[in-house]
Amino acid sequence: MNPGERRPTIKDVAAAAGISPTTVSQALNGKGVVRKETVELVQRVAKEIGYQPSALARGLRSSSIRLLGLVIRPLDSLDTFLPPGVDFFMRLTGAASVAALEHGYSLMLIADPSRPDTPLSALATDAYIVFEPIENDPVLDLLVRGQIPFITLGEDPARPGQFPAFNASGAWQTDDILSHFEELGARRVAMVSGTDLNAWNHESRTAYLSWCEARGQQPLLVSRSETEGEDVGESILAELMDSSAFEQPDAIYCMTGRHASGVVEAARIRGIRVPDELLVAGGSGTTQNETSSPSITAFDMQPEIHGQLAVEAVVALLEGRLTTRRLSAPRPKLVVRDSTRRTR
Amino acid sequence: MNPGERRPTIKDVAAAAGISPTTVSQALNGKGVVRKETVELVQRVAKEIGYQPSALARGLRSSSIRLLGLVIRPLDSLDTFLPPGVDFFMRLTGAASVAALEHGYSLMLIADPSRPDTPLSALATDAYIVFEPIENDPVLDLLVRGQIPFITLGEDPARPGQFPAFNASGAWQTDDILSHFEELGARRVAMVSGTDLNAWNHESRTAYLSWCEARGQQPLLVSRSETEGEDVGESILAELMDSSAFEQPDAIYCMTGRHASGVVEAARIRGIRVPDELLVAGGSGTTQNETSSPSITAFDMQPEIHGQLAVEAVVALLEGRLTTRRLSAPRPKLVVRDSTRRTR
DNA sequence: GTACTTACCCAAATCGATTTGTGCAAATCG
DNA sequence: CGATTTGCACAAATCGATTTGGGTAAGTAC
Repeated sequence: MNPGERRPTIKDVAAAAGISPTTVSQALNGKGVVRKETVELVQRVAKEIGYQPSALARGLRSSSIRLLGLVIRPLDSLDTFLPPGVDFFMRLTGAASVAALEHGYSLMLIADPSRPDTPLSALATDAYIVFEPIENDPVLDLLVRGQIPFITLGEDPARPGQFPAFNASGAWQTDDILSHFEELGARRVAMVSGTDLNAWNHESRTAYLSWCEARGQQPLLVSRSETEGEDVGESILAELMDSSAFEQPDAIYCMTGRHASGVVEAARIRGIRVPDELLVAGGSGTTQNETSSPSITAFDMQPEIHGQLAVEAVVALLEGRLTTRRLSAPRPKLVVRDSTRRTR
Repeated sequence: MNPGERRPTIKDVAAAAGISPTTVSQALNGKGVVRKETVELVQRVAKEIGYQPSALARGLRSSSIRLLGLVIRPLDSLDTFLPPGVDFFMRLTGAASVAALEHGYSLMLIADPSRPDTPLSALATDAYIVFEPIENDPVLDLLVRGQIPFITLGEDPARPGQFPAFNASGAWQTDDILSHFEELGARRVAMVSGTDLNAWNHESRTAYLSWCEARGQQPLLVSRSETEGEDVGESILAELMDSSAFEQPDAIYCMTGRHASGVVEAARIRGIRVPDELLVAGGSGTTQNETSSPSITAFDMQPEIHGQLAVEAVVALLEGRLTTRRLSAPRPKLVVRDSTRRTR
């Protein structure tokens, strides 16, 4: 059971059973033609000496250990993987892990694999899922070079149509929230976007600008880094409300849920009543938005569904079943809450 | 660049450079004695033909691809990896992933690796972290058999001291919450525990029972499965409040944060005032508990710290630096909120 | 009795890297 | 000038499995 602390190999089994490694392999995998008694003998001996096949050796031949990598680009630009109050990424990761398991893969979360100190395992994957790549993303370059298949959630804004990708939902969301604001009688809508150069931000801004243009309205677009949290609320209000250069907004769409929370809180402190004087909504909703008071209208981005779809797509890609590069993600649902619900 | 769609190997580089694979390997890794010009030649050629060493082949020799596995047992007993409103596991996973990356490993989340359909990669890990193993956990048996090193967070209740483990914090928490209730004048405290057979539940119940005994109080202990959410609140109250067989509690400690939320909501519906008539606190706090109204007293389990410590311990184990089997986790902090704050 | 199956088992090649030990030429030493 | 060292490169072994292509003996056919 314990010959020098070394893990028993197929050779050890063969020696113990008095037969060749070939037959052991075939017996254990039911491949060749092996006598029933031999199979039983091998199984018994294998169990006795505690044999476990090496996944690496096996993987070397089959060139697959059924491992998927997930890169969440916004997390790389943050300085932490754990932005407080943001559960989107975790839910995505969890859902993707489960979906992967259901397809016989496991999934690991990787920080930028193009970094030089990236662990060996990051390159032993069968395929990658890249969430919201940035413009000309070096991660995609690495994967192309290493001939590792991948799909993206949201396209590389500089390389549309080049790789299999799910559409971002920024345009949809922007359209929906602007209509919602309009229905409530908002006349002047501001947008607060993030600073990452990804498809979601890009799409949303474009949709907003063309909406403004269609209405002959002057755009009121400010940016705050995704790394910053609720505490930029006041700074956003200051920029939007305190200038005499333009008409003040009566509705604000913050793409980041935490920014929305910050704005609502800052408004409360300033004595601006939400929703009566100012409508506020978030793009990517957080748990906070649901339970804060007032609760904040935001989109349910359905990270679980995205995680699952992404895994299914990448598995299809691996199995040669993926026929299109344009994959479609479900349209996020606007969840109306107190911050855009007229009290009378 | 593209000889038949096959990934270039070290042999291809050698052939292209007109030298032997040995020298290529040594040149790229700076190992043997290789002329400077040869090194440069090799590097140039390797880049030209897009050579990326195979992590699997390398791993086969070094028997490590620097990959860690994380098994969260409570998730296996749930029927989903994504219990709504529970962010503890996700935060733990995220923190562990980051910590792993900092040590040059990557980390994957695995469902029970003792299942027969477990992906190959689950057995290609260098080591495992097992969170809250159950009694005589088969996962631990598998790891022992496969000679895969591991640590646990919370001991296997049936095998204390046998494997390197962080202590569970159930006893600490129970002590703290009971003292807190006592200070507030509670005279009759009930406990609602989960049903998983892990150290945390075990410890907490034991601590509660001995506290009751020390005070000559009859224990008031009920259980609800961790899989059930807020909706069991009423059923818990029914069991605790509607019996004439014992004195009704004036404080309830729900080990699961969602159960605490459910109890508070059910109390509101019944017209029982929290905290004035009934104190409620949660063991493992969720985001909901922070933002609900009334907000709910609960422990901050500090999953980030646990995730990080676990990774550091397992890395130490791999490097032979782990000298003890009794690892200590930080004591969770009780966060007092509305549900146990006397209004007068 | 020779030819042909059938049933079983195995030696060797293979996957793609690293490592060990050897060989050879030029440089240095005594 | 012969002996030894040094610098450089490489053939072969190795990691632990799977797969290919035999090979042998017993059984069957005619």
